[in-house]
Amino acid sequence: MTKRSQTDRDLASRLRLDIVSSAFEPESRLKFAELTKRYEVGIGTLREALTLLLSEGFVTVDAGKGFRVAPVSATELAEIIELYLELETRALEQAIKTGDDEWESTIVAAHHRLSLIESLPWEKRMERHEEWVERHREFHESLISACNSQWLVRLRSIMFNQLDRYRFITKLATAGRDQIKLAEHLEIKNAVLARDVPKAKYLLEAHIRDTAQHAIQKLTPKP
Amino acid sequence: MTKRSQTDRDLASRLRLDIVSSAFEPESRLKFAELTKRYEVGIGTLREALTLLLSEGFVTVDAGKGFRVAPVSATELAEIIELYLELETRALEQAIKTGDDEWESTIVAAHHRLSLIESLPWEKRMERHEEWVERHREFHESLISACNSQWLVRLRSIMFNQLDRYRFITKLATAGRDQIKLAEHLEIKNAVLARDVPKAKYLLEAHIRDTAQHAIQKLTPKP
DNA sequence: AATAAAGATATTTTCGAAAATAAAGAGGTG
DNA sequence: CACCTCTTTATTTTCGAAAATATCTTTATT
Repeated sequence: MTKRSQTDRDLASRLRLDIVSSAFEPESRLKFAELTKRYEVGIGTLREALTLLLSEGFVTVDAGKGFRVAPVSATELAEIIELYLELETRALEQAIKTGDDEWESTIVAAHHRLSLIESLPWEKRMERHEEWVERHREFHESLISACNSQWLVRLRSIMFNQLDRYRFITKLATAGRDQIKLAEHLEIKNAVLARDVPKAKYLLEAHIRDTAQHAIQKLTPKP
Repeated sequence: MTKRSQTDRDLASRLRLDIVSSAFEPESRLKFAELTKRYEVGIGTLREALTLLLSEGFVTVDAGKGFRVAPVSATELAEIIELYLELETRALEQAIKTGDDEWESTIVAAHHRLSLIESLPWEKRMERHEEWVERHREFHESLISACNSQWLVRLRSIMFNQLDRYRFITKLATAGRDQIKLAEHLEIKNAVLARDVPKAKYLLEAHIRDTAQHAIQKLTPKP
């Protein structure tokens, strides 16, 4: 609920980022000997960060056999999508009902920052992909920032982070689709600011399902 | 996802139990000096367990100032209830649709074990309250055990555990209500076995809201 | 050659000492 | 007496050595 120790938070974040961006292969072992060198921290600190990632579903652990990177699969993605959609649309509905002027401005600002990157030509856009990830997260967070249920925000956040892994998989497949994404984000922003709950929900759902569809295709073994 | 280290799991469970049962006051500090004595484990081990409880929302942490027991409040309970209901009914619906014979027998068995305790006279029932908590959990888990979404089960589980804290608050207020609970659990079991999704959902929702209502009254400051 | 036992190696897990940080107390100054 | 500064105490956080556990290798046995 409150803030986590600084170094630890950073370590967990760095680890999470490395897992999301496939620096470690799914299901590969995470040995302390290697990790302590890579991140220049002690075993205990690492263990703590891994415990956090365990609860977020990024790693698994077998007693006595250590930690592994959690696997990815099309079926798991399907689970994540369904839950994420439910949580995100719920949070969005609440936010639309209770959001004030400041909430609106946060959305406008976050959307602007996101669209600046999404308008770039593909190469430039790819160069700044990490930044895009961050701004994309901020945009979606801004939409629901007026949601008054801390727990809803929290659970949604877990699923959003999980989706990051699958978004990374489709990273390269989005070449021609940037303009579509740009348009979708704009439409969602407008529907939310117009306080049109059904429309906002509908657009958001389509937006998310579309992205997911590409990841599922990549993950499903071809004949 | 996979199994956590044995000693750690136990430590986290013991700590969780002590928080749920108010052995530690909400918002009170959890000092390592005391905890190492109480649980007879090293600091690192404790830290790991607390990190797990942090992610489950049972403790909070301020960088440099250590861990505290998470607070309880009527508004938080309201959040938890709404989310738990959504997740539990979703999981239940899936389970009813995909559950097989074995799933049914697990439910029958779990319900039987639960009803044996709930049929006891109040004093006997209270003596075995910890056992009741366990059997109650097992019953509810059996209902959704055929749900095929691991993530749904997982998130539901987090919220169920959170509710444990609030169930404890109403523990003493349930004096005359044991027979009602017994009847409710029976009705839910029957609806589920009859594969009547709407009825099962309805009964489950009423059952949960009822329990929650008592906790909310206890938590709302009186004039 | 397959299996088992024993030994050697690799890895995780636990622990408490040392470093870093925050909180409390003591002493001085306007 | 309030307010700042320094010192002391209390507490958290980090770290790596030691214990426990798992894995691999070798050797012996049928």
